Amino acid sequence: MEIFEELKERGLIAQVTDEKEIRELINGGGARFYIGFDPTADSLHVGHFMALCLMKRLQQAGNRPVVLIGGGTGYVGDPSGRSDLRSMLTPEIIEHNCACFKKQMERFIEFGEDKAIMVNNADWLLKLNYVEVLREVGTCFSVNNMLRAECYKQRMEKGLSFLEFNYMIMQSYDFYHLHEAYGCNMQFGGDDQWSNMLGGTELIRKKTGKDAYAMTITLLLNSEGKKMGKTAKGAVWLDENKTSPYEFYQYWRNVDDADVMKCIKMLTFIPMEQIREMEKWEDSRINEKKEILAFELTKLVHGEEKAKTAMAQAKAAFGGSTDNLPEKDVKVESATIIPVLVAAGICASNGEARRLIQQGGVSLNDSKVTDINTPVKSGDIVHKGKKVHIKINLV
RNA sequence: GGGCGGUUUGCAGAGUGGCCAAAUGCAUCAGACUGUAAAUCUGACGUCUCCGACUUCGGUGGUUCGAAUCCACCACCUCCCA
Repeated sequence: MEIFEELKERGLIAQVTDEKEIRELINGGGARFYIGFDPTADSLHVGHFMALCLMKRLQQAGNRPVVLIGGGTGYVGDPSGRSDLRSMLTPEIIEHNCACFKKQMERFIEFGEDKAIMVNNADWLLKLNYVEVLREVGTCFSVNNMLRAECYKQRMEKGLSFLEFNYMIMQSYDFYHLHEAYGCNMQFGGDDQWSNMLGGTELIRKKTGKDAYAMTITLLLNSEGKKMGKTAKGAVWLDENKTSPYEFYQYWRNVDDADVMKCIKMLTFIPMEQIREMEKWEDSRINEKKEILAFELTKLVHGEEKAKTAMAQAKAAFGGSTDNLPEKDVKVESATIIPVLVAAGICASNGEARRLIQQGGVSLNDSKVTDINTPVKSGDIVHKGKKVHIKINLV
């Protein structure tokens, strides 16, 4: 099966500038493509993960990827799809985030001669001269068109600063620069990047008369139309210090029934034949699908060892066993249930812990806690609701 | 540059001198029912030494017995006129 057709069947393709050309290009391995990543945080998240997987798939099909780290665009901030101004990042934070990205990416993509390369747009954007850019690039953009762009729509109501308005131009300039410097002929990105990417293809056409292409990846939305990869606490991170392999596993183990197949198709590398087979499975096997999804993804992100551990911990926690449970070192003054719950990060405050107990939401070693002064020993298992099960180690 | 309006507990959004820890919706958490799903119902949802006390309503001061509410100044934001 050709790569373009596979991407299509997996539902990964959202928009393309020229389907016929793009198909030929990537199926034939002739694409030199880039994807940009802005260093807005110190870890990658699920959205980045999809982009990296796409890179991997295309690389396997013989295309050559360029990873662009937005060390320069990070100074500006992309307003696409946002209703408010991003907080401005300091140069130190941007640099730190770039370094973190780089480290994480090296685990997914092979870099080296004839393989993928990594560039940082700070290298060319930061030294640009304002007037020169205006004359060279500014003439190629129509403000009328830019204002109509989908990505600014939300911001037209609440206000858009000139700083952010320029983001599109910077991203377009990146594409142009990579086209000239590395022969980059294609850009991929999240679907919210569409207008920015078109800006780049337009700029290249106007400056060089050549065609370049753009394709966006479908945003991973759940059945309610919300972005996936977000929890109440924030994003699901790829960094295990920010989202543990167990939490990562649990996130995918708990997706809605309606979203399982979509996630399997879009996020895993399970061959399509096998996926088509899974689609025929009866409803009763829905939990089996979720286990596969969770395991496969955890394996991709954290490695097979940790994925196995996470799965074992999950099986233990929900199978009633006391072996293999996630453990937590806890340091408390008095070893009773309330301070332990707080110190273990299960509850945010003493009051919350107290209420939870009063409502019957906490168990200790399989018996419901009714007394708020119940003592806790090292090795005790604390249960909050039916999903949180942790073995406590007092230190 | 001038004028209006705004800034409330995770978000949205009420409240315009005491009855306000602050309506309501969403999100979240727990209980019941389940399949570690969804839907539904119930409860909780600032902090604490929790029948009570304490700290909050952009910031700083002030008026008052008493302020989220009134006044002054500062910061940020929308809109309107230039």
